[in-house]
Amino acid sequence: MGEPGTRTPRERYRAQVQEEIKQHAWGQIATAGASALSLNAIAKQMGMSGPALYRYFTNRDELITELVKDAYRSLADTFAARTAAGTDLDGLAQALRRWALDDPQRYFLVYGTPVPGYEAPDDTTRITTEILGHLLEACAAAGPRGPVGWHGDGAGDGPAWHGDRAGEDPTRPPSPELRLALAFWTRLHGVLSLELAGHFTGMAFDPAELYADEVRSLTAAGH
Amino acid sequence: MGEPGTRTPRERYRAQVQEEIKQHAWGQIATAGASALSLNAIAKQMGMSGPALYRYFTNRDELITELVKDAYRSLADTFAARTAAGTDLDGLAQALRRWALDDPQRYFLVYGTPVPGYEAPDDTTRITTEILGHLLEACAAAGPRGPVGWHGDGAGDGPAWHGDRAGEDPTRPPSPELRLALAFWTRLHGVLSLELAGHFTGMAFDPAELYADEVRSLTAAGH
DNA sequence: TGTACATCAGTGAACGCGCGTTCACTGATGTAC
DNA sequence: TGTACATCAGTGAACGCGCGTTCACTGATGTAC
Repeated sequence: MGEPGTRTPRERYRAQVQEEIKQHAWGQIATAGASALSLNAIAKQMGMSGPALYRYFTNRDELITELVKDAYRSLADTFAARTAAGTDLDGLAQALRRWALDDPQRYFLVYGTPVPGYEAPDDTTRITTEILGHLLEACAAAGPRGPVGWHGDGAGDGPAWHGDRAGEDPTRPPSPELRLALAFWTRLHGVLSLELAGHFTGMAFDPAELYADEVRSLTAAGH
Repeated sequence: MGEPGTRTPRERYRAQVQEEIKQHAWGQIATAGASALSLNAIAKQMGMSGPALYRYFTNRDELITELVKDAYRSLADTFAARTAAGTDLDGLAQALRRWALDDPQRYFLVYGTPVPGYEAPDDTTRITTEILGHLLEACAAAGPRGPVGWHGDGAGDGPAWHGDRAGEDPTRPPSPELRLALAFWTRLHGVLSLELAGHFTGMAFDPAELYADEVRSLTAAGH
């Protein structure tokens, strides 16, 4: 970001320490969850005094917001690389799974239990929109067919989508692309979040197979 | 629990206060999340001193465990009542949705981001098994057909389920009932958790319709 | 190249706070005879 | 029915702790002339 030519040593050092703080923050989140994240503890791990961190983040909330943004950014980049390479929905699904398994706490930080008071800044919302954009692109490329078992699989039969949400405009039923994207999102998140939360432990089956089946359910023709 | 005839006034009072503590605990969870739950704060709300609560729960962890158990118990009872009444999968799905919307924080307490260190006691595991049992029963009644789009929809074609998990025995591919139950669980959880976490806000569609479509995807014939 | 000044990373002391939990205690409620 | 004792709910003081955050400061690094 910014032209790297004008980057002074101080700026580079600054960015480096900032990165190290985040790294320790992730470590803490992995150990005890996001709610247990403590600036003082991070400072101690880095061999610094607590107040030193305030040179890099104005407060605890800003650090967490930054972590959330980084997490979304990383997923957005993953999706962007895949769609740029012309990958289909299946490839996107595999990328998502790898991204989730790679760092479960990162996954939960963005898709897990929300903090009751927290409102995502515009910054973050823009990235989530980008992620959805990549997904929609892949969905459009997957063909006009919606996910199996959905009403109105071909034409507009069955009960209509009201979409009376947010009251802004009496919205049309969502496009086939959006419907497919939503199925992709919810079905895969359903498997991933339960798997990562450990709800499948003790049940003798391979979650990867379940995931693969759910991916197949999206693109398989309805016969 | 226990014969109510032998219940002394003291015991009744005790149970009553215990219930009131839990009620305030839920209120706190709803306001600031489970990690912010504080015994001292609860005591203050009830007009008692902090240490008084230790007459009713040995420590903070026990209180939370009790809340988790109550949450599971409540879902188990809901399912039990439905299946006893001979409801089909669709009815179970509606009950689940109502249960979730009725108290989102309760939903997240059991199906949300897990606390890294926490291990559920046997007590709790037994209830989750019961819940799965009710679901499996309804799945068996729904007929031998698995969810749409799954491989091996009829016979055992396609890639096999390895189930090499837990290494205890080279498990067979899961039964059609289990496969249907898993689809029920993951697909509906996928919609519910994203909806309750607010990930659909701003997208002009009705989550209830999405949910209904996902329910339909489970029982609709694959043609 | 050398000097004077500005910038800024990091320190250490201090703040007020609320937390979980213990302990010795008071006082009311229940039980036994 | 009345008295002696046991049970137990709740109090208040105290413990040590770690938290986020502020403030005035030192000392090193960079900049201007």
